Amino acid sequence: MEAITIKDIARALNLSTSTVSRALRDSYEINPETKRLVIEYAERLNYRPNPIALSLKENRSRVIGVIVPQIANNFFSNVINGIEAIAYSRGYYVIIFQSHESYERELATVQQVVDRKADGLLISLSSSTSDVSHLRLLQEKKLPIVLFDRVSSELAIPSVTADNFGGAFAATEHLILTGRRRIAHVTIPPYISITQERLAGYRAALEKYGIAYDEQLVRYASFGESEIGPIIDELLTQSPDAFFAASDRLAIGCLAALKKRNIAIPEAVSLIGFTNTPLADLLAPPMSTVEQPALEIGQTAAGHLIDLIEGKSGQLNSETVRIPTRLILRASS
Amino acid sequence: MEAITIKDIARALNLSTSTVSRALRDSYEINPETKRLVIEYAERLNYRPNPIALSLKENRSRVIGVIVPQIANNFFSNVINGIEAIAYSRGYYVIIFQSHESYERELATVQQVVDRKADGLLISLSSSTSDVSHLRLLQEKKLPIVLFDRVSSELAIPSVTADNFGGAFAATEHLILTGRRRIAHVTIPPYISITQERLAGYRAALEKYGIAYDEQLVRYASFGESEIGPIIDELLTQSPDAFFAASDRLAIGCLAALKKRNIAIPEAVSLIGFTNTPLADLLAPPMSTVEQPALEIGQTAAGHLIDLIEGKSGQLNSETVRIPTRLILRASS
DNA sequence: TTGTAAGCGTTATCAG
DNA sequence: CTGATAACGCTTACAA
Repeated sequence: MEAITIKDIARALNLSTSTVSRALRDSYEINPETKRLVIEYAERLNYRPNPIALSLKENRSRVIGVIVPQIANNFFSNVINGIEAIAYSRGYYVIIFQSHESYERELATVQQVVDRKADGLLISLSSSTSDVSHLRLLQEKKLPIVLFDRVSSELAIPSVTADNFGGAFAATEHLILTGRRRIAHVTIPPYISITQERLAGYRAALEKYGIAYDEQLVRYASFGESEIGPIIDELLTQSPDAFFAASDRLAIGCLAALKKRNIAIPEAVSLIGFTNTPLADLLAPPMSTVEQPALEIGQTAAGHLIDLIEGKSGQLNSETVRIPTRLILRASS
Repeated sequence: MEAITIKDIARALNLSTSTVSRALRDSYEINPETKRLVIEYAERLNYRPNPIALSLKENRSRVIGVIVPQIANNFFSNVINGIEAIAYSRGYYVIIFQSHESYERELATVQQVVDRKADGLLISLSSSTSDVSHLRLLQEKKLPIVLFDRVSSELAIPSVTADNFGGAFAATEHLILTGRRRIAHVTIPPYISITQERLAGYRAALEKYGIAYDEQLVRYASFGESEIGPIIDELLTQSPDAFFAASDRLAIGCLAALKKRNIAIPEAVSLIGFTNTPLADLLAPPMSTVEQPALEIGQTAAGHLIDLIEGKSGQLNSETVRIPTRLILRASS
């Protein structure tokens, strides 16, 4: 793995390193002949500048740190996909970290991002993060940050999320318009922004149609839980006539639980649609979905972050960008 | 983001940088009192060594490059999960790249890994990669490499895969034992190792039970294709009594296509089980699965790579480790 | 026990 | 047009 350096070229061509450096960067003050010589030689030996040396010199790493609660999650892996697309096209590398929904690990992980001298940070908060002072600290240190998906209103940091309110509103309205009145809502932990936004959308739709909000119809499931059967059981005592699940995982768990209990399934709507459309079609008879624009969230967030890093940020300061969701209706059978 | 350096500490304490450096690394030749002073001061100011400077000095980056065909894929994101777990616990960072199933992008991406001075490479080949000389070249340059999942027999490089042969054999045998004789096999592109291994397992099971191998019952679907309906139609002309799909995506597409055509679904077996067990249960009536140990593949591959990097590699040289798969039967309804 | 100096690969400043 | 030299942060002979 012995790489060739500017020094090697200089020695071979009997030039100084500075001349070689200039020639390679196509400086105007270099003799065209010398330039040609250097460039040819460099190409022949497949010279590649050492990015680590550059980082040290320029005090920047061209690396973006990304922290997600979990990688092995359809939504987040698609977001990462979007982030990478933009990052690589603009000359940045991406280092991915997971907080595993733990506040402590989020802290440690943020520290790693700082230690590694990332030029910027993209983060989606863990579900157990309520104190956000670690991010405020970074902000004060002028590290460019963009929040995505799980954001925080306590932070004046630019954010990118799906239009959770709108998606939840559309989903709930759809259920109401098809005649349901007792719509159960199975959702994710309460202390994260998206849960609140979805709940608000759900409530707003109920209100619009004069349906009273019933606390008994709402249940929160932690991310850890694998079995949501008990939660469905609780909800069933409230005789709901439809389910609105806040995630794929919950929608699937919900359908599975109902099926296991041989209960005729009302219509279920899942927020956060499947990227995997054939799968959603397969489960369709009782289920419509709200598609979440994971890719676009990633692209937008990465774009903003790089703008911030490069000082090209218009005045997008702590604004929250909301990417529209799409309701995909599937006929009931 | 002005970080504190050894220089700052030296200046503040009226010491030389080397003394500070030694004190921080707890060198024996430093006065305990000085040591205490330095360490205390460093902690108070939250000093963190600059990893970039270290990399430059030590000519290593403590970074592992990982190249997968796609991130947004249940299998690969779980593998990455396993890789990260091991890498972080052993002090390495992970940079993830995607080849997007393209040979050209794989080349470019491998180059990036080299340029970034990764200490090692974990790679799963793109489906369009047949020429593997780019990896042979790296190998000659002594870059530690471990292949996983999509490996190559042309390369004497340590590899980690699932027991694809065994999984396919078990799946096929299960179908045979429940009375099927014309088992269709929908699979992924032919030029990758896993396809061949699975096909071999399928054929071996047929042979064991004296069932003739029928080429007409095997179809290859590219990763790009979203609609596998036509392929299922072709297979249906062969009146199969079971399906053995080589991936989740194909299994789901297969079930969906059959359902759309209102065809009574025989039993289907999907290789590469769902990480998402409730989903598999939901789709169960006609489907059993072969679970692929994604996490373990990642952990094992990362472990081997780091052993190689640190020179602790026993004599695992170009061996292929096969992680067992697990057949999960689900009752037909 | 501590300090000086060189070096990792690169670029920028300042002289020639 | 080209060459020394210093600097980025850190470690490590080698001196003192």
